[in-house]
Amino acid sequence: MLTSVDTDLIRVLADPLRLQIVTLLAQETLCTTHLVEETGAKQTNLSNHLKVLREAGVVETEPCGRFTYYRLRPEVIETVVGQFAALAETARANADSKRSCP
Amino acid sequence: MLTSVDTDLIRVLADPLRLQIVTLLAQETLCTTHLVEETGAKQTNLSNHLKVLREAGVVETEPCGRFTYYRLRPEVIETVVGQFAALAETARANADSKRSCP
DNA sequence: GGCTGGTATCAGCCCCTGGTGATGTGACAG
DNA sequence: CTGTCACATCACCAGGGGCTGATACCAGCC
Repeated sequence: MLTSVDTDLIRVLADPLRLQIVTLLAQETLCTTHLVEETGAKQTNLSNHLKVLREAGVVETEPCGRFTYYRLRPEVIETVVGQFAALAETARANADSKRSCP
Repeated sequence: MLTSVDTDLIRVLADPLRLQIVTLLAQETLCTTHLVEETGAKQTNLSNHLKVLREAGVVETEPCGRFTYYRLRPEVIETVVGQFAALAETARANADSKRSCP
């Protein structure tokens, strides 16, 4: 398969709350308390999603005393952009390819 | 929220089989029979996923006698690319923004 | 018309995953 | 040292979505 997209990474991003977290972190590095305020979600719930994002390499943690800052890693998002862009380009290039009926 | 990503669209693409379908359709317009051969999935299962992709506007159908051709719509993929690219750009621009501890 | 092959729809099962409460841990303040 | 706050982990439950078998539908062929 020429062009492939990392399904696991997309799955991580394909959750409303996680996408909201990512969008917030794209604007500012925040700690869990801020995210609780911004999203209105329970701390436990956020911690679970942050764990998923952390294990997927989407965010980095930076301890600051009792607080834990979360920072988005733009490279990961750019990876997704690159994969989908390649996919779209392939689709454009092969727009007229059609396999004949069997 | 300045930059937002269409969660529903990402969710549709965040399935291994659907992503495989999209990747195959990016290279060639195919009908269901071809997809059954390529993916090894059951026809019913594929039909379900194709319905999801159709309702999300990711693919178009083109009847051809008894066959139904599926064609990928590159615009939709490019929409995803644009949204994630904007997100990545925002993250780059605000890489040093950090909200102070409460 | 009857039959066959290509697709779509329906109903059901089952597993996965997101949400939540209780609890553990570690760091600061007093 | 003790209490409090920030955060993580665990255990559990409920809902949704993916997979499947049965079935309906439609187009061409005999």
